[in-house]
Amino acid sequence: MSDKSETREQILDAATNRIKHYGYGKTTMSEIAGDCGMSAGNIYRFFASKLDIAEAMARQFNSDLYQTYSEIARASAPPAERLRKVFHFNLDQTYDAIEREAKILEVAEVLGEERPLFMNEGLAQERIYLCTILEDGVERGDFAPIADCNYTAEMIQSALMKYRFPQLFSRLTLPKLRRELNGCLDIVVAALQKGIEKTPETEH
Amino acid sequence: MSDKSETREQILDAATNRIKHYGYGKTTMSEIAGDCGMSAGNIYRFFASKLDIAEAMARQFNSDLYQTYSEIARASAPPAERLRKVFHFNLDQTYDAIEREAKILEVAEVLGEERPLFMNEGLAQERIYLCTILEDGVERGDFAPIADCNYTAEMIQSALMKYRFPQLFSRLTLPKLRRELNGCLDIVVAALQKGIEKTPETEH
DNA sequence: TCACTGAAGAATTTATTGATCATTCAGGCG
DNA sequence: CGCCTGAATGATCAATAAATTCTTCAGTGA
Repeated sequence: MSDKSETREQILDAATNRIKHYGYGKTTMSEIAGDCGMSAGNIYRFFASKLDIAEAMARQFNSDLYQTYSEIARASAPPAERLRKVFHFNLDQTYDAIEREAKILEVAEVLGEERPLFMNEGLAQERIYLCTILEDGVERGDFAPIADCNYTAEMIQSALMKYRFPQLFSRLTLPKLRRELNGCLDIVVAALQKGIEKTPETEH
Repeated sequence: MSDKSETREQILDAATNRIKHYGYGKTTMSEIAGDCGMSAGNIYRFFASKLDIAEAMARQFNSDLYQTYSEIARASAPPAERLRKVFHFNLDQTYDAIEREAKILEVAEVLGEERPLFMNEGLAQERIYLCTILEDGVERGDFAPIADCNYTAEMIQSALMKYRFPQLFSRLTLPKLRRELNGCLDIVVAALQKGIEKTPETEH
């Protein structure tokens, strides 16, 4: 049992090393298997497909992010500041990772294409932390009352989508991205302080 | 002179018809020329390249949008409502155009790739109308004072970028896109009413 | 001279073929 | 019986050649 999950991790490690260096497309299952001293076929007892290895890689990357999100969400700093921190941390972390290992972008592209639901999963997870911050902000009186925190968090995520996989949506430099993200966050924070009135669907 | 611009228009029309139906890649210069009863070489007296024809197509599409923007900007409805209208109109119009003629998406892709500055041009133009609305909103007292309207307009555009070429950035249906855009606009409007405090660049 | 053609060249696309790869599974080994 | 291998298979990819296509420009006819 522990043996099985140990092997799984070994495969994941070997795959991560190769994929970071050579990219997803240029890494073959038998290379990964070779690194682990096993046959390619055997990998399939631990991962259903090559895509699932990529997904596991991303999951690992995300879980590091979530750990920090959780710390930020629980901190005592003003909620507005924590909100900013979450998104700036995401931007910096993602941008750096892709800058350092350009091949990671390929993993993001492949997953976005082939596993569109996986992205949603991550967004839902992030919203949990955002809700904590929002609720705390309302409680402290920093933010106006919020009818549906999860909905509001979703809209904030929508507005800041562009800064999630920066190199995927634009070709801006990190300073320019930071400037824009900052400006968008100014808008979000102002709105939260004032209170957001939901408008019914507008006419056609 | 009028002769020259007439021929130019004829070429543009022929190209538009073919490209809408067959796509940019599958439309050849000599087909366009054939439709106009001229040789392929002659097109180059009117357009510097095939890409410039695509750009002219997009410019025509945009100028229709701008006309409506201008009308909306000058209308007497509440500024918040006009702001919403601009972005909803853009979303509906772009989504419909691509839905009707799927090949238009290819033109957007090619131009985004090969003529990245062209997109900026359109955004700058749109900002002029946005500024009009913002300034009017401030004057009427609907919006709090704005230090730099053009900057604020740019940040609003950034936050709503996802809804500009909907099918390019996501695969959401029009109702879902509208719902999100509406939610993001709620945030933007609330922020404008309250007043947006610019935050200096945050630490690393 | 001026507007245009059509051939020519460079670049890109398409077609085709061979090789590689992801994935499955019958069978061997402990 | 359960873990693993390695051959088999269909799908995808790479490489090459052939064909198109964009673009230029010398030359033609008015």
